[in-house]
Amino acid sequence: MEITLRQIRAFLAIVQLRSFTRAAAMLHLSQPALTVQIRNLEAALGVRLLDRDNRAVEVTRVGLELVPVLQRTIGDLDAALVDLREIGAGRRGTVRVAALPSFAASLLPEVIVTCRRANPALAFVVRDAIASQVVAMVRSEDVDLGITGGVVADAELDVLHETTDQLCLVFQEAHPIGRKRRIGLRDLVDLPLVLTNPGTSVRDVIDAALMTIGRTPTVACEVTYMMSAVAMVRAGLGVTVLPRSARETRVERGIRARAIDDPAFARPVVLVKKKGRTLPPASLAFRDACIAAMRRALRS
Amino acid sequence: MEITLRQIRAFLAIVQLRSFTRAAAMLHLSQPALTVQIRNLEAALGVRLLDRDNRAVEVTRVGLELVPVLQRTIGDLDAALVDLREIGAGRRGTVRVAALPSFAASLLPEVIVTCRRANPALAFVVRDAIASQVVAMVRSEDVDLGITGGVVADAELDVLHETTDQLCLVFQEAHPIGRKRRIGLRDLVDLPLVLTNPGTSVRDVIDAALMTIGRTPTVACEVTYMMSAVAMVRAGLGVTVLPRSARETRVERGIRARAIDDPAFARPVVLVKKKGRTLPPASLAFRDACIAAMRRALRS
DNA sequence: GATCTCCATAAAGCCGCTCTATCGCGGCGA
DNA sequence: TCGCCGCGATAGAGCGGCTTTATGGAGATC
Repeated sequence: MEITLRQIRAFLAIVQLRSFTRAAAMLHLSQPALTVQIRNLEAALGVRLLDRDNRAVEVTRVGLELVPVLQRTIGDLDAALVDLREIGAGRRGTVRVAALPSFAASLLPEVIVTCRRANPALAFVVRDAIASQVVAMVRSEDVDLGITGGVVADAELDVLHETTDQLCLVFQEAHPIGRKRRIGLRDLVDLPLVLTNPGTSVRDVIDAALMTIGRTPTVACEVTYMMSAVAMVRAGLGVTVLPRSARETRVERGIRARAIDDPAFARPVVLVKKKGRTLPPASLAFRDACIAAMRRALRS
Repeated sequence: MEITLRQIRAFLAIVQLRSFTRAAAMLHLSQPALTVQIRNLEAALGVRLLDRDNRAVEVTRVGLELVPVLQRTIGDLDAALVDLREIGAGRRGTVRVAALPSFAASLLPEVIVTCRRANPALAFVVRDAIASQVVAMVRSEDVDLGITGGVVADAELDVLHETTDQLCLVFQEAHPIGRKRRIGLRDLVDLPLVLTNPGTSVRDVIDAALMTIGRTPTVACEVTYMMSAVAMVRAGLGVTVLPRSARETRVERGIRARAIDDPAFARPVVLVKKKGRTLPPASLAFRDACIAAMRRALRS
């Protein structure tokens, strides 16, 4: 016969209450059930644990040695399982997400605040990186979720949500282009551009868009961070193109941002996870909040 | 649904082997049984623990957190239960015994040596004390077994074995009484006696025996320890009466011991335990060895 | 494209647990 | 001293769940 948790719990209850009858009541069992449980436990262990007669229950010396061990063990186990249920309910746990810097600085903060308001015990790990690294981190399971741009055609990834991020031309307030009614692809030709490095998702979109009309961008300056690009623009070095979601298009003084009215200037944005992996419960709520925020921020 | 040890063991086996099929083989179960076990465990916890598809099993991030906790807990539990089985088999544990000093110095050493030869991991606690204290320690369960003299008529004690210890007259080699063919009760009258204190079992026997012929002992000296009594005898202070089992009657030079040929000079010896209490397994073997030794040493 | 592997599912059978009913025994009150 | 009460043990019936066999389906391999 194998030992079961039920038997152990029964034993501990009887030791605590010094009575089969009372322990049975506490465990919502009949008294004969407990008798059988203890009999089976003793048989399985080959040791008498309780000396019982018609009026009293006493713990054997051997049983007494076992009690603290069992109490500690069962206590640890129960504590771990309670913790786990918390995690399972999404009330605790860590959300790991990789995102392009533009999203890490715009979309994510509000989503995280929303989630933490609902479940203050949640922890978040945000890895901001360029598109290829975001995909790599999702694939290697360093993170559970990834928010990245471009078209993801990876058999190892699931696309949970897909939307587009309109690109904006960012220029000095005084720049003549601000007077045009609409800004199109051809307006960018020959305009000195401050661009992010090749390989970033925005740069890829721009290069591809200009390629469709047989042109290449006129690069005034290449920078790594959008923040730097904006500073260049403000200094009068040229204009730049940034995603509408980017925080930099909103908070900077002396510059303006206008959507580029061309379907090619919409950057795909996807929320991805690794195919075949279950999201931790905490990440489920985060995912939903992300999708909601993406709808709100990028479609409006 | 309640969590069971079987489910936990199944989970750990699958995690270890990364395969339901192989884990099933290891646990001597069919593979569907494991599938159901894991399904029930996950349902009970409300968390997905294993990501499994048609070719691979991966532990969920949540499951991975649980693994070390479960391993430690189950390991502790199993270790405790293995220990307990050792104790149950009488291979480990502590034997607690109270005994009159005469037995603690004569009978017990050989019994303990015998037991330890069979099970070297056994530990022994010997409390040597006078009869009333031996009984008290058994009643209060300070010890599991007691070896004492006199008649025990205590409803709270079980007599496991009963025998008698012949009393001997101990005298100087040159003492005239050594020339008698047999030594009887009346030979003790008027003989200066070195006696142990009133209340000890041997003294009680002597007093009671002389009382039957209306006499009281002629006390040359009262001592506490038998060893002292023997020393007094050797110094020529008188003769003394010691149980035949006592070590002192054998090892001392210059003195002799002769049985007293009178039924009153047989001290009852009993092996007792507390009624209603189960002896620890280790004590069972000890009890049997004691009984065997008592037969050998006292009846022969 | 056939086969093999591996996990999931379905249905049946069996084992064990629990429950109700009852007994036995010791304590306690009248 | 007798009878009641309390408590644990036992017996037998019923039910639930676990396990097993058989089978399905999807992906990998050759």
